[in-house]
Amino acid sequence: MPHRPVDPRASFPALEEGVLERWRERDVFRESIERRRGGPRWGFFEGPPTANGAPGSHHVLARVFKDIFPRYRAMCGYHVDRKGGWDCHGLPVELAVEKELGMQQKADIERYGIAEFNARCREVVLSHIDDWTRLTERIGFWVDTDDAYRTLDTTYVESVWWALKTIHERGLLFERLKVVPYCPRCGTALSSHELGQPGVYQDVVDPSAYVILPSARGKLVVWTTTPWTLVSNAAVAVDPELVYVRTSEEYIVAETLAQRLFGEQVEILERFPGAELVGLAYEPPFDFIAGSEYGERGHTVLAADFVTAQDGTGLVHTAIAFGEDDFRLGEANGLRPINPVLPDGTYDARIGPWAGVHVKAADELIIEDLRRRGRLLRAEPYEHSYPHCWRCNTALLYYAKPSWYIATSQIKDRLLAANEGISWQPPHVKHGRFGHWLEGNVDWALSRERYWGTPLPVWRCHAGHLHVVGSLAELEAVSGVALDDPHRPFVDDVTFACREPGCDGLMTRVPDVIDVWFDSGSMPFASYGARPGVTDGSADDANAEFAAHFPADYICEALDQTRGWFYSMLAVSTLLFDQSSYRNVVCLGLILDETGQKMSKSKGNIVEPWDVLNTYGADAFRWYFFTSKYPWDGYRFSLDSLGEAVRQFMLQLWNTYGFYVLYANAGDVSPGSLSLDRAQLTELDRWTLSRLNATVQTVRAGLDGFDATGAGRAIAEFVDELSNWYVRRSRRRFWDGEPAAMATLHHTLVTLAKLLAPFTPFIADEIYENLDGGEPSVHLCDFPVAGERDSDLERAMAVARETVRLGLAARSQAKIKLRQPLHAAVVVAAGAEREAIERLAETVREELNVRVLRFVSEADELGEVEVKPNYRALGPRFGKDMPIVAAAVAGLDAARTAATLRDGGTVAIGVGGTEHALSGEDLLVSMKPLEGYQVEREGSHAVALELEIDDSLRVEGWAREIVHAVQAARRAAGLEIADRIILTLDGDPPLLAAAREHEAYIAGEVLAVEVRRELAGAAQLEPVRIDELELRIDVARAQPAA
RNA sequence: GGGCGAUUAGCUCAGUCGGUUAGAGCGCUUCUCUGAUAAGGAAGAGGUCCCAGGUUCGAAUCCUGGAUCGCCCA
Repeated sequence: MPHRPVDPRASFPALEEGVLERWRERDVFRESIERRRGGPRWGFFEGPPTANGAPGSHHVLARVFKDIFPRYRAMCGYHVDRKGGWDCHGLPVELAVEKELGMQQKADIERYGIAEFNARCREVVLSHIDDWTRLTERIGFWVDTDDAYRTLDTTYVESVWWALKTIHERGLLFERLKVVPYCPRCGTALSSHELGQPGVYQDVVDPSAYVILPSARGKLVVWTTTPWTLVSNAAVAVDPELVYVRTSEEYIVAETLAQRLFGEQVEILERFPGAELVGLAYEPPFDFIAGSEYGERGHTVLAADFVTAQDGTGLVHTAIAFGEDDFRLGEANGLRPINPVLPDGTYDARIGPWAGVHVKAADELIIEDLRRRGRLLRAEPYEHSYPHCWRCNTALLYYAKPSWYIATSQIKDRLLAANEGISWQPPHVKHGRFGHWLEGNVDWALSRERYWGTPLPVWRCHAGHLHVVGSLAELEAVSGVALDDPHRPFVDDVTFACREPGCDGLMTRVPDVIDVWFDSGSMPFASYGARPGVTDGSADDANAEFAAHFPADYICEALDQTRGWFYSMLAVSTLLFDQSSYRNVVCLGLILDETGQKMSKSKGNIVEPWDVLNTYGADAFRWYFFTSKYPWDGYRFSLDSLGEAVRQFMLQLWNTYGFYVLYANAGDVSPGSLSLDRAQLTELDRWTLSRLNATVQTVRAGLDGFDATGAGRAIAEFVDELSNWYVRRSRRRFWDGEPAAMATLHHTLVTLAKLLAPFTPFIADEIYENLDGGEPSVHLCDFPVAGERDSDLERAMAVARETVRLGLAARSQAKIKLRQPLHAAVVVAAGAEREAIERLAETVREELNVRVLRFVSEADELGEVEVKPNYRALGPRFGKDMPIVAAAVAGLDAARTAATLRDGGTVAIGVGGTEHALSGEDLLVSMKPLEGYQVEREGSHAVALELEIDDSLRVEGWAREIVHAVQAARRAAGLEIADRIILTLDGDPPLLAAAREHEAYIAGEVLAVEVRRELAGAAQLEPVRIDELELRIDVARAQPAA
């Protein structure tokens, strides 16, 4: 047998396991790269997942999109290295360990011991890598996990240190006091990237307070949604341009807000611009901190540009340390940020009665105290969106802290310029979400007061001299200490003498670690341990690797990475190399459940990837993601929707493949004996090959443009045409093992396998392996190149199929079974359409089961013609005169016009006194059916059936019914398709007579070597009824010829 | 509050340069075909193309405003 038999009920998951085994045995992934070594490079960078949890379906989405384009490029001859990677550092890992060890706060970690804590972090983050690797292999994501980079590796950390040292040398690394979102539980500031994590902003109800601040001018009223900041009120901000009023009760507020605050009856004593209030001293809400401690202008009214009269009072409570606007205002007015809140979120000793109270818990106490002292105008709950820690869900505080920054805002123009060179999918992200984000760039808050991360390589002496270390070798050179592990706490102990002339200080490390996004953003060089520009020989190999792979042609991540990895990749590369580290990026949307809800563990609506893989397999999973939608729009995902993808596409493909193998084996047709000899090919063969070439073109164009969806859908459409037109129309030729048909289908299936290899790598390889197998795997083949197309034939076939569709509809309307032959189908068509149908007349005739196809050019016989304007053609020409044109066309003699146009002539109409000639392009000719005919029409052609059934047709119809019944009997008897039978018939004489008349036909159809009549024991057999007549059938397997 | 995107049949989705009868698949009803198929074919039911204005001879498509949903910011 030339091919392994194909099981029509094959289990795809089991089949895929077999293919995986073959890939492992033949080392196909490695080979697929090795074969292309020397070809042009095409680069992919893996955005490293944090492997501290099991991967979910959304990870599968990302990973299959990361897979498809590199696979495609490799098949196109590119050398595509694919280095895996793991993001190892960071708060998520620390949090998992804290939870495991039952820790509540930072101090617990210090008590436990940083060395032990970090050791546990290392274990935890590596513990899920096996899960990830297993899933990665199972879904067919080809990425080198053996040689994956890990952000915790010493060489990786050293590269990151090199990057920071370089940035420092360019004067872009600095420490500054700044108001940052701060998590009191984690004890660290969060970066703007972290604020971009899902779930950070939540709608919460906080107490808001209108607070009275007495002054010489009247009672200032301020509004705040963070009452806990009132203890460090330093000033009140007003808009100098805005109009303020003093009410009869001495309250001072913005004019536009007075009625909302005090009712419509409010009595206004005085109106004045905010500028008049500037400099006014007032009594602070609390006197824990004296105005003078803030500075000269403490507890006075200041002019500001951020005050609005949208809500509140138009006077803004300002606490320098607790808001970004506040802090800037303080800087501009010489006010010091005084922060009475400890790192754990409680007040310090300065806030006497509430010292040790958590600030959020103090809100109500503070409001109550104000009320008691008559300083509260009003308090009410206020719902707003407020940021929370992305991992521990604690409400963040805005809080002035010393932090280390990278001055990315200084290279904003370069970031924008680099973005111009990136191609985004979908395109609107480039100048939309991502471009806007870049335009609003603020400096990168880099430092984290945490433990499990890349240590900030900054050493500082008491005099403030800095030394930024770029490698462990450098650290050893200055300190004499050779470290193996650059992590905390070991690196914390390394000190050395300050080298600044005249300074006798001791250099100690600034204890912070850095933002993990800087780690992952450094992967283009750090994944190789590169330190570009370092020429002492220590990094030569790594630097060469980096140079060979930078920048990547392709990256792909979820859309939420615009503020995450997409940004850090761009920022780090622009800082260091003044260019983007990637050329093309595909963004992926969210995976929702079938009701459109976001999948989350808490809702319990997660679809586990292994469930999908074990039920439908990886190819189905991949195919669904590639073709059901454009990926950035997100998915409504469920096991059911995936099942549809399997039925619609994979089974259709599988059965077409199975069909070929069945008859290739039955006819012992080996692939080597096949050739696509054009002389032998039928029109249908050539049509299929032309359509195949068209599909190759579409797929290549799609994948070149990172459009897997359009490319995949084109393949699905072609597989449908192949299965439901080519194979269906060609079945008989396969029964006979006709070489041209065999060669056409074989070539088509093998080409399809190659086209599908990047999409569904398992089934593609299975088909290739069984049908061709010239290479150890389809993934080592070259991607198909489109051959010639025959556009005329493709158009002709489209017309023929349309004709068949009309004819079948006419049959259905007349309620005449397809098995019943009819004498003629009358086809109305002219010109190219008629030629097309005539060219494929045999196909049309067989499909419609009619003896002859008759053509009429004049539609009169079947219906009345109608002539309508072709708006698409005439609209641009006549513009607003179109209604006149339409009226003029309606006035034409339809039959004569149609005849004229058919002969290539033109007709004239008058519009606005001018004659215009209209050609066949300008008018649409269609038909109205006449009564009494079974006619189906569409556009300019129509099909009518002659419904009269004479004896000859009836008997032929019976013969076909008999064949149908015998086939059913064969199947019921469990015979193989190639088994020869001895057929015995008995029953009503007319049927037996029909059988006799068409005996050769029947015997040929049912593979009967002998047809007998008069069946012994016939009475016991259940008869088949045909047109009220009975037939009894017996089939027996004939002995195979010796 | 701002940015970006979406809204088309019961469901999942197409719909090109604006062209007058808006499509497919699934599901449903009826019929049919089967020498590969879990399939195929035909007919039927199913639409306020989110709403309102505007531009235009003509709008699902372009513009403005609004609604709803999602994401991202604040």
